[in-house]
Amino acid sequence: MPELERQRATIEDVAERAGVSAMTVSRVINKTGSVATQTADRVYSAITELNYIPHRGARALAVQKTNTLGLILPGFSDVFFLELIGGIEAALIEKGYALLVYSSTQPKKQTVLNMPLGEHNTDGLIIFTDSLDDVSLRRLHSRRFPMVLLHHSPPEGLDIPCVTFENKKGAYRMVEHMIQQCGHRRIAFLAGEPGNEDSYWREVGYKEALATHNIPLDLGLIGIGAFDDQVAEGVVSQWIADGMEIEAIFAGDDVSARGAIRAIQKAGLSVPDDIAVAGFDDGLLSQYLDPPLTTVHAPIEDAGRIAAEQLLRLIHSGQAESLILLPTKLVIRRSCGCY
Amino acid sequence: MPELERQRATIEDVAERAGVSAMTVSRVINKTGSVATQTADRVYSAITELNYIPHRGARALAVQKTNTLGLILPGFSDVFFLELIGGIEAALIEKGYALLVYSSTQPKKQTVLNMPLGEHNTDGLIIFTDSLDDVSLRRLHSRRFPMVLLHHSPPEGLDIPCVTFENKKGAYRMVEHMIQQCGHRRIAFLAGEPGNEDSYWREVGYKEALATHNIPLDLGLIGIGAFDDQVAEGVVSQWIADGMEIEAIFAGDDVSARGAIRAIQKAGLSVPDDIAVAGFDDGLLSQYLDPPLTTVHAPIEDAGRIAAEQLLRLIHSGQAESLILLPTKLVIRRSCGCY
DNA sequence: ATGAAAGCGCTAACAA
DNA sequence: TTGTTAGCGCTTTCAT
Repeated sequence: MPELERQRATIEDVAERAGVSAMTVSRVINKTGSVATQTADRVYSAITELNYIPHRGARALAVQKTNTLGLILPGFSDVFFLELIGGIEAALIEKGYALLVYSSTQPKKQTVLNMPLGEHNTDGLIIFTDSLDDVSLRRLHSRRFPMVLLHHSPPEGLDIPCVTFENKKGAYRMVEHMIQQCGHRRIAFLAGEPGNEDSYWREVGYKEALATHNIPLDLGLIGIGAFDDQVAEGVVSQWIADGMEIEAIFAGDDVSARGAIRAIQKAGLSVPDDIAVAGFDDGLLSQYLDPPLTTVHAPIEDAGRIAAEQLLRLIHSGQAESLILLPTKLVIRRSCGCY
Repeated sequence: MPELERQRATIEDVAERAGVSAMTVSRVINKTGSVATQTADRVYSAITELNYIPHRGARALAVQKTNTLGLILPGFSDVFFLELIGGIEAALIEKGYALLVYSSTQPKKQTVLNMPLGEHNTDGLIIFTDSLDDVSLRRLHSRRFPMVLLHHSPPEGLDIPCVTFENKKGAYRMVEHMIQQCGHRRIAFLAGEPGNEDSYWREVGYKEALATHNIPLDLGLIGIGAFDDQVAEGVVSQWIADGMEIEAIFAGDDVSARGAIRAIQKAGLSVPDDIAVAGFDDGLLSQYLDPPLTTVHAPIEDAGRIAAEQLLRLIHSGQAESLILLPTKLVIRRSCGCY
């Protein structure tokens, strides 16, 4: 490894070159305190000549403020995140904050010890589902580090604000729609992975809707699609191969709905004529599917925006709503069979 | 604004509590140098009791190394980036690096002065297209800060490594396909915004293919779709309204191809029977379009992976290829009319 | 309008 | 095995 001669200019170098003190340079850069125009000009020249770039980390260390927020994601896999990030940025930019995104594909839960996002480059964090483990959450919280949770309630006893969807209600209404409008009764459910809170509440909504309409719960009709199209396709293919009697499938999310559709079509059956399908989220792709997907619209962009706003409030006033539930609404397209 | 009593434990606090020096704590945390097991235990206890989290910024300042790389994007708008990021992460994770992503939707070109990604939290940067202005690029380069450019050649005289697609060749072959296999001659081109390098070379490929096959170039057939579906839809709608004679449209990217398809269909015409369409990129959505889109497959995930590998090489050995061109290939689906 | 000294939280190099 | 000193690059007092 070659000896990297570090020769990057520091504030001292600039100061020397301009014949002033570091303090003056700092004042010029940050436009704080008054500096003679002449002096300022000399400083500016020195800066360009030396290609000086202020070291934001050192600044942050001194000021304890970064004007940037962080977002932690469990992988960038989904289109979902695009909208989420869009919402967050919309809220931040107007307040003069920047957003740094970190995703950890590797170990599902990231620990605070090897996370490149923290106090040094961030004034607060938005944390999606379970992308950070509870111990880390506790540590951060005990240091009063501002955080907002997205789609995940805080560990026991910690009052970390949380923003999520009205999952139960959305699922309930969708299943009710499938029963009342589309006339289905044998409706299967494709859950996410165990522990996924969104999935949990959607399943509760599903069960309650069945109960309300006097349809006995058949546990054989609940499979784990893991919010993944491959997995969902496998499960549904198996159901079909087993000759299970199914009129419709309510997928816990759009991605698994896509897998379900593919499985049905590969089996030579039709959606929705043979088996109807509905999803949850209303992601970007859903309207392009064939047939277009009936789904529960989740305002993911709003979720991002609101989480960001809450985090900002928390940073500035120390206060935020401890739980915000965002309303969902049904989007009826062709896959559910009543169109 | 409330007085935020900062009471977060520092390495000194931990040291005091454990009855050792800060240095010992540092050794325990980083597993560098030897520490008696007993002492280490006391340190660990102190750490948990105080909810101590090392300040990575301070560490970076001291060590001049972060083990994380940065990616700068011009907005998270496109599905495109999902694959790109996937490729980058794949390459980084196995080397023990993390990725931090920053996107600036606001001012199209970001300046180094207000960029939350830099020497303090990053060992090197991958910069997509023109998301960072030339002046910043020069400054960074003069400080020997490791960078790799994606889809953008460096400013005059700077030898910053660059990774991009074989745009010209891909476009050439697609247009040739449309001429030879699909039998089209009046082929329009939907360019990106002026200055977009990908678009530039794709246009060159388009023109060369026409020339090779003795089709006179009609500048009226070249419109600016801006790699945006709305814009592209507008342009194509106008063409149709004007009664322009068009057999096929080669869109500079998939997004504008989608816009073109919509415009054609809204005009009551058929793709590909009345007007054929082809795109470039082969993004995730392309296969779901109706009709499925014929397009030039660009290995975006590879681009990410290779850019990351180059950056790592640059960081460790100071060397990297100055230009890498990634091969593309045609994906023939139904929108071009020869299926 | 400008500068000096001290400190933000951490670690490298050198003792002991 | 452990501690001391100095310094990473910047900004905050407090002087002048």
